[in-house]
Amino acid sequence: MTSGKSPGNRMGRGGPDNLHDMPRKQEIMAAAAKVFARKGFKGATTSEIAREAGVAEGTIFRYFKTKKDLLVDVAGSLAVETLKGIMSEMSAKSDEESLKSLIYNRLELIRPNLDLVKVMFYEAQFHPEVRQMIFGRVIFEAAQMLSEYFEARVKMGIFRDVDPFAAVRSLVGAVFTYIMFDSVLKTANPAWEDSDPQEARDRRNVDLIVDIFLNGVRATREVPGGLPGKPDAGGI
Amino acid sequence: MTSGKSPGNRMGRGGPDNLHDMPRKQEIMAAAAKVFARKGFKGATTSEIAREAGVAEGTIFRYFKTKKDLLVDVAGSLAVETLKGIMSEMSAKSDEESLKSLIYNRLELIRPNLDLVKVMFYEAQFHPEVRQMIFGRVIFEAAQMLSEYFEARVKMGIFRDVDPFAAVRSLVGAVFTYIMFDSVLKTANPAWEDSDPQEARDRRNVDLIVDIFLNGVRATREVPGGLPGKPDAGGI
Amino acid sequence: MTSGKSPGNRMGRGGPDNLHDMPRKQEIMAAAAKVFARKGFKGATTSEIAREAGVAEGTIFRYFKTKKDLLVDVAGSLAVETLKGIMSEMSAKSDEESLKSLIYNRLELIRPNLDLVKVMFYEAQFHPEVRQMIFGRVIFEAAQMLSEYFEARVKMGIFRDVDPFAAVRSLVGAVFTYIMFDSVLKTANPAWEDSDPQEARDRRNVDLIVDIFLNGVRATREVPGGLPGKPDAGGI
Amino acid sequence: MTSGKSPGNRMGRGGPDNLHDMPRKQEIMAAAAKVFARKGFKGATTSEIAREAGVAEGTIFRYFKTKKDLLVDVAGSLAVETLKGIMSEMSAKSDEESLKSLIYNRLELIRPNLDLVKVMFYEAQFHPEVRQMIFGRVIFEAAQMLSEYFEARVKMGIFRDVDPFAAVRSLVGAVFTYIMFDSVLKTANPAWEDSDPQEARDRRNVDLIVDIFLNGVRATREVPGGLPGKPDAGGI
DNA sequence: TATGAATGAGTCTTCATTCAT
DNA sequence: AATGAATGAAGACTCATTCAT
Repeated sequence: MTSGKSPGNRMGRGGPDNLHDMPRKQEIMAAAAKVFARKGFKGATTSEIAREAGVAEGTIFRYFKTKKDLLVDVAGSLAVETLKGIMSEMSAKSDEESLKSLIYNRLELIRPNLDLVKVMFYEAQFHPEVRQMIFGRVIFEAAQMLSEYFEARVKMGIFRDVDPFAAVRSLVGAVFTYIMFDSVLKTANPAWEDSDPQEARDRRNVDLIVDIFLNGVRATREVPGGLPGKPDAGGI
Repeated sequence: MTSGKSPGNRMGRGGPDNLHDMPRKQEIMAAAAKVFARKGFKGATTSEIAREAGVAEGTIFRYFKTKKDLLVDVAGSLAVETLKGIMSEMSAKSDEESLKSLIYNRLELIRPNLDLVKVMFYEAQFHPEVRQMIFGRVIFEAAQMLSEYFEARVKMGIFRDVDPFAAVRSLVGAVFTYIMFDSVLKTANPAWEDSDPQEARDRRNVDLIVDIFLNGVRATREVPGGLPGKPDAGGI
Repeated sequence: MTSGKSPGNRMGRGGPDNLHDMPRKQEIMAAAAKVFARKGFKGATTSEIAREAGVAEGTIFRYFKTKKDLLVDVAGSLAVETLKGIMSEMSAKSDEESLKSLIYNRLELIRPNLDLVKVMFYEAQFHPEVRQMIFGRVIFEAAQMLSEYFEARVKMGIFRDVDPFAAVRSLVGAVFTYIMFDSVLKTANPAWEDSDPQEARDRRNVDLIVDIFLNGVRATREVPGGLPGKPDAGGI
Repeated sequence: MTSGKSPGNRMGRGGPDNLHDMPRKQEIMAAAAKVFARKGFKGATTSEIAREAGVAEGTIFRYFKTKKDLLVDVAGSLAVETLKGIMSEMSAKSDEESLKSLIYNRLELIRPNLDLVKVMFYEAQFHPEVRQMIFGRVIFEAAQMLSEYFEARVKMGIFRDVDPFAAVRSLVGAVFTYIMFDSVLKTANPAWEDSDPQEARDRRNVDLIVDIFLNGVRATREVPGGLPGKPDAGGI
């Protein structure tokens, strides 16, 4: 999300595109996202954000009344980004495939923004508006979408009749935990990462999460032999 | 940990009893813990900490060279507190009982300090000393202890022969996630809490986590019928 | 150097004329020079400097990263000022005239900044950068210039063949001493100044210093009758 | 002056002598002198002085109402010390010998305290009381004493009839300058000191100063051949 | 519209001084 | 008398925000 400059392909008339095709406001938000991720909200200075965005400090305040407004907007954009395409992935594949690919995608989306996500979770403690953006929108909305999917399966007799919202929440929680915890372990103990490559670790853990989730909720139990030998943090 | 002013155990008769029976340094750390939890590290001002501790601002600096030193010390104390008595609970009870009671205790310990814990996790991003305190000490040390417990069971043929550290990490992660996520849900949606009482929710989720963990690692599988009806966030 | 607000050369007619024609940085340095002279480095507060400069306290730090940087810059500017035009005065006049006019000029230059000079000499004890500015640049560079002048005279057979640098240092030292001591006497005993006017005292003492110096170094000795009747402090 | 602790000549019981035979007040002043010399007045903290004196911080204020009072007292003590024995040295020797040995002694006295002396000269700018101590007492009193000596020689027809006070002041100034300047050169350019040893440099310069002074004031002029080959800073 | 110099309230930190023990 | 913990005023420095150009 909010990737740097973006060369873009806009053109005026015939023009080869003005320096940045991202409107000023987007540019500032992108810069802010970067700096927030690096330094946290309080640690980020408007001067550094301006420098990163390549605008004057004062310009920021033409687009955002206060630094906090900027935070809230960035949070909102992160939320939207994270939600984007969430349903389009619940395709016609098997449950197993659907869930796994959905989760893989979220992982890919969140990991490059993980620092920013952490900052937002943290700031959510202090700023209700951020809380609303992050949890009210992303988490609950995602859970909502999945709930509907879940509910449909229940009606079809495929899933057991447990509270769909709670069930789904546990899936979301497990994934969320895995990614957070994995990052924390990496930071605390860099050796952690070498032991096995990110991608393999992801696949193993996601598979496990989905395996358990589906086993846990399916009306008819599959052969339970499939517990992989070595689950990772956040797993089970 | 670091509870308010000092409930004090002033003795009734004869005691000289100095105003606070908690030494000054403890008082300041307790106050700092409170304010850090409320406002975050940067958001906390030494002046507010001083007010909370009931001392002059300058007094803080008689005990802590810098505000950051105060943060690190609070982190250390939180770490110690969290670790305290961790093994004494791995008693002679059944695995199920041992793990459950251990987790219940951690829950009780962490929940009142949850905001502080979140702050510390966040600050760990920026301050290596805090990282060391929180992850180096608490997480890894706890995992270490549990690993040894786990390994013993493996040798006895009770648990499957999977990497003990990784297995244990998944348990710790699941608990950690549950508590974090539960708190987030409460904050974002107060109604969440009313639906069912904290204690019941805890028991249900912890039971589920332990159930899954043990089922997942036991060499001989128990009857797998036990999926409780309504798991919560972080669970499965 | 760095005199007050800005004598200004605002042109009468038509000029847009910005309030101060001295750029902000100069203004702050001028103000700092004044306050340093009045209170010493540690005694000077950034708030007083700001008030003196007619700017907000924060403004100082847009131009100087720290108060000490401000000190060093002021020292540098004092050094440059003091050096300025030092050689242009070694004209084609007689040795006697050349040296005297050079010294008169230095006297005029230094006297209004004497308090500042004293502060800089003092701070040189504690700050190597200031030491470098004051001694490395002013003293040694001036001595260097004079040394060359001296050396030339030696080669011409006019001066005795003594170490030029040492000889010159003694001249510089004598002048320096005279001015320092004279100021000290004035401060300690205001009556001192009334006894005879500054200018006359200067001339008398400088003449004496030069007289002795030249007599001391000339290969062929002049008639030694010229000892004025009443030498002053620092003189001989 | 005011040398450190003073091991004293203690003996078991019955001795008059408490741990240190320097009374507390003296000890504090000695410690303060050291720290002032090292750090300057503002740079010196009462806490460091207390540590140096081996007393509690509060103790200082039993003896000196304020830190500034301590400064003034130290200045006074320095003044007294510097003056001590000043006349006893004007013995029956020749003028040349008398003056030289007097100056040698002052040099020996001042040099170890040079940093303190510099601090006092500096602080004299800001504190009239210190000014009074240093200039009112030391300089003028010394000049007074010498003046009387000088005046006697004038009456005896040995010295020319010039203002004795002014003449003497020039001598004092020359010595003072030499020592200050020499120290400054040493600090700014350590190589300076290696070129020739302190003692030799002192002798050469003092001899020159005295030579010039006496030549300058004697009624009958000596053979003027005596200009040493290589005068130093402060000389001539 | 964009700028960036200027602002000044707010921060952490120091340290002379006080005072209960 | 001596202590040293506590104080709080004051200082250097930061930074979000404003506003004249």
